[in-house]
Amino acid sequence: MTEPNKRANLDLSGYQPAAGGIAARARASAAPAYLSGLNPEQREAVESLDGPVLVLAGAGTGKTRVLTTRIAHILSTGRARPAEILSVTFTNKAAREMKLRLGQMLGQAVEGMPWLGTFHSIGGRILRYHAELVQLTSNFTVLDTDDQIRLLKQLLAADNIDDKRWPARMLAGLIDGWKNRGLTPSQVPAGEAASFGNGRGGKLYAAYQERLKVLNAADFGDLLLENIRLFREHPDVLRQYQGRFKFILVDEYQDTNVAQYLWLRLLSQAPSQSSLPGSTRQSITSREDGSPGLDASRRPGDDDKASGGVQTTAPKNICCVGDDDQSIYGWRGAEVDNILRFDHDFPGAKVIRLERNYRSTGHILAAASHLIAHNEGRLGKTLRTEDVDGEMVTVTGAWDSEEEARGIGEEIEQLQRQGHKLNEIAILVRASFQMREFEDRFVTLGLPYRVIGGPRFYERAEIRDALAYLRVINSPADDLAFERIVNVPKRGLGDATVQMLHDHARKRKIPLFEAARLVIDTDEMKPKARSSLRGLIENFERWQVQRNALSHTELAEIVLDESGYTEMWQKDRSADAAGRLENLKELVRSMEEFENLQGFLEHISLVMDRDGAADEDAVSVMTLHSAKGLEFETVFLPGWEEGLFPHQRALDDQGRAGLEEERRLAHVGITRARRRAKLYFATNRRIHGTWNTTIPSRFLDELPQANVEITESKGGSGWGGMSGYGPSRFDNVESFGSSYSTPGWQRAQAQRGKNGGGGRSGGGGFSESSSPFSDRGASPGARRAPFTIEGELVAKSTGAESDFTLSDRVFHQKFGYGQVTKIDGNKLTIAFDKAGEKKVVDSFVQRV
DNA sequence: ATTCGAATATTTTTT
DNA sequence: ATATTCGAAT
Repeated sequence: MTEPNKRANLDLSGYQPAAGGIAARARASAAPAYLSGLNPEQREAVESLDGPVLVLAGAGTGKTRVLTTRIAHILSTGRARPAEILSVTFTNKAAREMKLRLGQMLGQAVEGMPWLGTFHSIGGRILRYHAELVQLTSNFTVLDTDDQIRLLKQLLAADNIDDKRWPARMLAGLIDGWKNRGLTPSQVPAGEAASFGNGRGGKLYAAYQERLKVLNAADFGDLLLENIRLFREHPDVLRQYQGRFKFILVDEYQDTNVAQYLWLRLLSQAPSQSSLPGSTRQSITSREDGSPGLDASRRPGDDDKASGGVQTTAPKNICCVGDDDQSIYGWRGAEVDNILRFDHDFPGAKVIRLERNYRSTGHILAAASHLIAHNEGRLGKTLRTEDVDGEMVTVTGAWDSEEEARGIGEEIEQLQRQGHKLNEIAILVRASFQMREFEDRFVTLGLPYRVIGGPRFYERAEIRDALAYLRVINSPADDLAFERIVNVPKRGLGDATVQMLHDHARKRKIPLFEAARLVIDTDEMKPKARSSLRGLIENFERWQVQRNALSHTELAEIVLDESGYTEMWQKDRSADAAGRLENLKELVRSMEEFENLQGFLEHISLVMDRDGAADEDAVSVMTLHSAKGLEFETVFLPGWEEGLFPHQRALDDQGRAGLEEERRLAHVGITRARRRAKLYFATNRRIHGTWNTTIPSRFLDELPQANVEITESKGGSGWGGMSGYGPSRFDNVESFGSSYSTPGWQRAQAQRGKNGGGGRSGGGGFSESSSPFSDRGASPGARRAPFTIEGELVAKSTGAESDFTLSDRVFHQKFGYGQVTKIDGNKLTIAFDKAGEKKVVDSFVQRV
């Protein structure tokens, strides 16, 4: 749907702020065209430009339209220029959509809003401008989850912590959580910090942050947390941004976490003049100093009365749009409280409710509303529609998950025969393992389908490997990247070598790459391994030079070729090797979108999402979470069983709050449907390989009978009753199609490979990823010469003079005792008593 | 150092 | 049931 030449639409270069005349005309006479067609609430949300505004926009009430129109309104009334509007979304998809619709609305009016993007991309962008102030350089690497965990593993190993008992994953989760709550290592409540690794959790977090600085890297959480730290420690920088952003718009406000809230809050204050230089800092930090308890950190707004009141500056024109009933990311730190307490956090806020739904028919809307009404702790909205009642929501029971898939497959075929588009049909599941059954079924039926949100393109091993090569070229200090590819393809550089490099690097406090460069001039390694390592280092040094002469895409091709990486897959006989090669090509192709290697690497981890070409007519299969914001004519919602939906784990971990979030998820699911919502439950489901008998979800009981129809329930009486669903009701398994020949995992795999990896137009391909910014040339990151780091490091490592002196008696782990005969910087030549004369690096020997 | 095999954990959701 | 991870064997 959203295809190529959007770039043209978005290239809004020649924009000039509208002259006052237009604004005046807009106010005086007929409203501008973009305002017509809005209902009164929407229009109020668009036109209330001054002061804080919270727009409670229920599902399908035109949220995006309001946001984009509001921006258009700000621009065309001349209240601000594009670069003065900060507009944050939660996902790249949402950001892209807003850009697209803005472009359509304004014609070619505006050169891309530079500050329209996700929290993370904007945070990262600001961070790159001021990287030095947070102990980074502007070409810092953004670590993904995988890098993060590998790094933590190393730290655990260094601390002799059993990573069986204390998995790195768990620590990563904890650290993530802390960062989501805006807590730096020193601010983590003592009790929580001690809960990991025999009380060493806090120390590990601190060590991790330190390592990140050394690696010149930031993880996702840092993009915000370090931003907050930057603003707090450098009020002048904060003021600069406060002054710049005349208007702030936030999408999906219910999904913001504490860190995002703090960030927004800092930015949303009017730039404080000289009167209160440290005020922002104090007002925010006072809380953490005061009470590090759980409650304090969970409720950032609590102290606002005290310190926020002291604040003399009025909050700026911030407009948050969200729906508390669609908050489904609590598990990852989102605070529904943020939206529930908005008027407390932003005094004098105007709250506007959008309750008119333009999407769904009466029955669907009624069912969804009735369901969500079971939640406490919501602001409460009453969605209404002027549409017809339409078809009732259906609930269908199946004997097991296979039958469920069969039944849905059949219904889809029937819809197809009736002329419905497959593109207008979606299957929304609670957990991704449910998708397999449908894929299996659709493969046998030959029904085109598209899986949305599976493993991401950049998470594929071959992509990560290729990126690692480029990362090392870009930033030789990137140890994680270096370690990833030292021995990929196999070069005979195994654990022993890596371990040795690590020891050396740690002792000298230099990156692995640098350590390797030194070691290859010594006799530290066996000749074979050494020449192999030397070859690799020389390759990298050559590529680093070539980088200046070649385009980044050419460079990538050369690197993949000369490193032997491509060859490795060409020789690989396994089934998916071809797909991987195809992916690599795709990667190179995608690089063309970026100005240079630097820019590519900067955005790749943030932007590389995939929403494959949607031109093929196919059923969409995805999780409920990834369905948020989408809509379909027909929505199938399988798996409404206790334990799966609501998910057991949500219940166990979060209790009542978890249940409410699950219910919101159910609400999101139903409200995706325009005309048909079809719920299913299976009496038997296979979980972890074993069959379990399940009971229907309590959510089914919470649906209003008047809008729901039970189907396929031959003789089924028990609707609405607690225990209405005995297995006996489903004895007649033949109700669905009979010829189910198990298609087998292989087939599904093959199909998946074809769809995903094979570069087909199916689901898996890498999208024409557009950068969230079209910062041609103007990019702050591109400004810095890429070699700064290298220069520093080289200087550091070669400049250090060894503190050994000639004829020192020394001991070496491998070669035994010997005497120093020559000193060259930090490289020593030593006559060993047994091993003869060897060159070694000084950090490997000790004086005796 | 690499490969193969067994044991083990993993499965909610994602920027 | 599957994928990943760890350990032992070659």
